[in-house]
Amino acid sequence: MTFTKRQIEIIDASKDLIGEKGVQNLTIKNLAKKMSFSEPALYRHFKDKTQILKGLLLFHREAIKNGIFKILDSDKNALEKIEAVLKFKFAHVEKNPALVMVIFSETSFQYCSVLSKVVMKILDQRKKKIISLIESGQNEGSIRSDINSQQLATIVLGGIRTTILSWRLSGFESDLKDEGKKLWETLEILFKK
Amino acid sequence: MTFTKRQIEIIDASKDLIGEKGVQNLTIKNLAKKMSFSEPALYRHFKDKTQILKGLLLFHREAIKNGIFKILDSDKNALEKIEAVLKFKFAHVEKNPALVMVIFSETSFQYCSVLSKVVMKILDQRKKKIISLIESGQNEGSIRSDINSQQLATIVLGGIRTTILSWRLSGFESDLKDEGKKLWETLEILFKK
DNA sequence: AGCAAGCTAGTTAGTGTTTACTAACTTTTT
DNA sequence: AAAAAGTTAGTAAACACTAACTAGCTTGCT
Repeated sequence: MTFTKRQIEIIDASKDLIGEKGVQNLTIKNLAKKMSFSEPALYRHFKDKTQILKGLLLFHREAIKNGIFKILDSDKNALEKIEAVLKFKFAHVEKNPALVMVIFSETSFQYCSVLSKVVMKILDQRKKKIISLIESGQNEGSIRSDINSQQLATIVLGGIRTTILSWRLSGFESDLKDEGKKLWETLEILFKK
Repeated sequence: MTFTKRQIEIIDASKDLIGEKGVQNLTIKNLAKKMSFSEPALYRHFKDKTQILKGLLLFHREAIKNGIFKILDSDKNALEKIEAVLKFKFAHVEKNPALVMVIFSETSFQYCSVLSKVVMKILDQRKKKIISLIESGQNEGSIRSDINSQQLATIVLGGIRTTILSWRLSGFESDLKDEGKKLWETLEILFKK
């Protein structure tokens, strides 16, 4: 999927609107106002509102994918890779608070089949990546093997999610990177052999 | 806060509507249809829609509180209590899928100050309870003390949340109680001294 | 006991706002 | 000249909510 310059501008404006006041703040009217042109103009670039949200999800998945790919491709060991992934993740989220809103909205999207499919795919891929990382850690001996990789992945993902949620509910006031670091220190102790 | 019979009926119908198709399925129109009376009749029992949602949250918090209170009041040790809390939680959620939708909707509620306050309070109390449980476990020696209670609580809450989310995204098809049990087994290994 | 007053819980009919989206036309770019 | 990207004006549907009215029950007064 590839986007025009205008489409990316629209996706960006959508991200800002959601970041400001949540998903329900993303209306065609607000979006047009933010882009400083009329509402119908939006429909020259996206078929409908759902496609805009889909675009937002896909566009950022691409960005995150690239960041993570570099980490996975490096010559660190599995534990170090997990640490780097966490670090990257928290930094990215801190820079793009709106993304959290969107990802945390699985619930809102569940009954829009187009969007729920996209969100589910993102969550699923993320989980698979973590699981395979953990497994290679178990193979190379840096991660304990007495707990299966699926369960350890649940712990990692849960830790990330809860940490981000706390940050959001605190009104983005706590230092997310710092909380992320603490989380990693905990996971490191728990996961090491 | 106390509710009349009719109010409880309305809260129950709201729960069902949300359970069927998410929070955005809770409209005055749908609610009136489900109750088989007219829309304005609802306003005889609740000032506005927000109060209905608030009622839903408070009503069930009370139910959960009572269940957990019994567990905390028993003479089990801390680890056993945590296990019991997890078991209770997963069973309750399995019986009331709609509740998950509501609790998972922090995002949707964030910009409605009445509801966001209620949700935050619920999440906060839950976290505090887990923390104090973990601390007493650390004091009595059944839980490792090399990681602080706050971090361990993050792991517990994250694990619960991720497990429930997976269950929801699977379309409620996986066996939640079973997944909950697996989670507990993992936590037990990780937490024991 | 009889009865008017008032309350509770419902009704019908309707309002004003917001929503996503469209038809038809114009301007700008290529 | 034609396509791309914008405009104005408007629609239909959904939304939460209100005004005004009423059936039926309870209460207090004589």
